[in-house]
Amino acid sequence: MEKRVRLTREEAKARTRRALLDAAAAVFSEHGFHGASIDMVAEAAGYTKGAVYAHFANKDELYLALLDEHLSAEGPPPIGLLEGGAAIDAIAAQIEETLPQELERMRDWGRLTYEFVLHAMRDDGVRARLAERFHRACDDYAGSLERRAVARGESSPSDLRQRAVALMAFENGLSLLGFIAPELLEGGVYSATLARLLER
Amino acid sequence: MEKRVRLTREEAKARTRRALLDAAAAVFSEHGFHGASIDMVAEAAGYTKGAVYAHFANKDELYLALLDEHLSAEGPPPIGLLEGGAAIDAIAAQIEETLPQELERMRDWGRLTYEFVLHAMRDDGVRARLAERFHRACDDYAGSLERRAVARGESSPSDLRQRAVALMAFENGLSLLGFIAPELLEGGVYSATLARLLER
DNA sequence: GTCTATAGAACGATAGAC
DNA sequence: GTCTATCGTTCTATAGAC
Repeated sequence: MEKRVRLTREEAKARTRRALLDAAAAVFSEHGFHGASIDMVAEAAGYTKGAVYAHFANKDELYLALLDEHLSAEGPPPIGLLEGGAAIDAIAAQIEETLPQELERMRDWGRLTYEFVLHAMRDDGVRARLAERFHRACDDYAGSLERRAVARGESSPSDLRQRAVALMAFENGLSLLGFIAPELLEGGVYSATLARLLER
Repeated sequence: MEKRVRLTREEAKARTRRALLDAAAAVFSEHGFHGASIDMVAEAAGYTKGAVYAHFANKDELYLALLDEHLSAEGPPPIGLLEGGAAIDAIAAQIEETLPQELERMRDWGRLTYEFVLHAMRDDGVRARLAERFHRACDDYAGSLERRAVARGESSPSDLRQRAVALMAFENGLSLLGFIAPELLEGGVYSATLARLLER
């Protein structure tokens, strides 16, 4: 028998939100952004539409909440590695080793990403909300690069933001290539390019 | 009165193909890949479905033919500039100047691209056909880099292909960022990163 | 009693079937 | 071209926490 403690309102609300986000992750990943309906998400979480709209303004914001979790939870692969100030070679080795699994794991998310980018290209309001996330991701990269410089006892490069954008662009593009023509990624492109982009 | 010369069969065929491709470009760009139908393309060109299928195996191949024209006609911006062996600074200046118009001009094509990538992610046959184009584009890049080295009287770098892939990935990613958050591209990211990627 | 999270009916838009 | 099903969103009623 489970110990059933009565939940306070806030606890219940948080629990519902979690359930909705988990359900949304599963349903979106299976049916895509366009193919998934709010009803399906609600039902998968054991609620109804009303619950979804009590927690998220609309379908777009539901996806964006998912994206936020994705960005803050894992971040793109190298971001954590950078901060420690490890040598580029060490980072490169680590990256090359985990790249295939990383790409595989990203397939579902990649589909969602492109669907939503497409959606955002047609609606300027959505585009702006997604742009906020890009800016935040860029800040995270810049922060990582800065902390890396500190950890290595170097002065942080003056073109931090430029490098952050370049890294973001490169990773986005590389994941696209990886989905379509993964052979192109063999031979250490990722690590070699990372080295060039980090070079002082 | 127009001088109406009788066309040979081959000329007529080529003219029809041209008309179909032009129509496809217009219709795809207006309705997207998914939203456009073969009927719409045929009608816009003044033919019927039969004409389309006489020239292209299916909708996918019709798009791929468009992509082929796109790749060989213009190629990505810097590819022509690279070959002359101009200094990076000169290339950079040229690129930065034309970047905004370039991005604007690419909006329609970008939408088509992402739609087709998405489509390719779901169908492995299509994915493979698209991958062929990626490989060819990569070869073009590598060729450009090689000719650049020759023009500059340098020995061509040993990691030509790596650099070619890196350039492709970077440009793909940058165009995605440009669609969603163009502000991120201000401040010379493109040229500065190009310089880093070309560096010996 | 008050407030709010959720259920579920209602509405307008849109796409697909026929 | 019409009809139907479906979906995103809005609105209202209600049950339960405070």
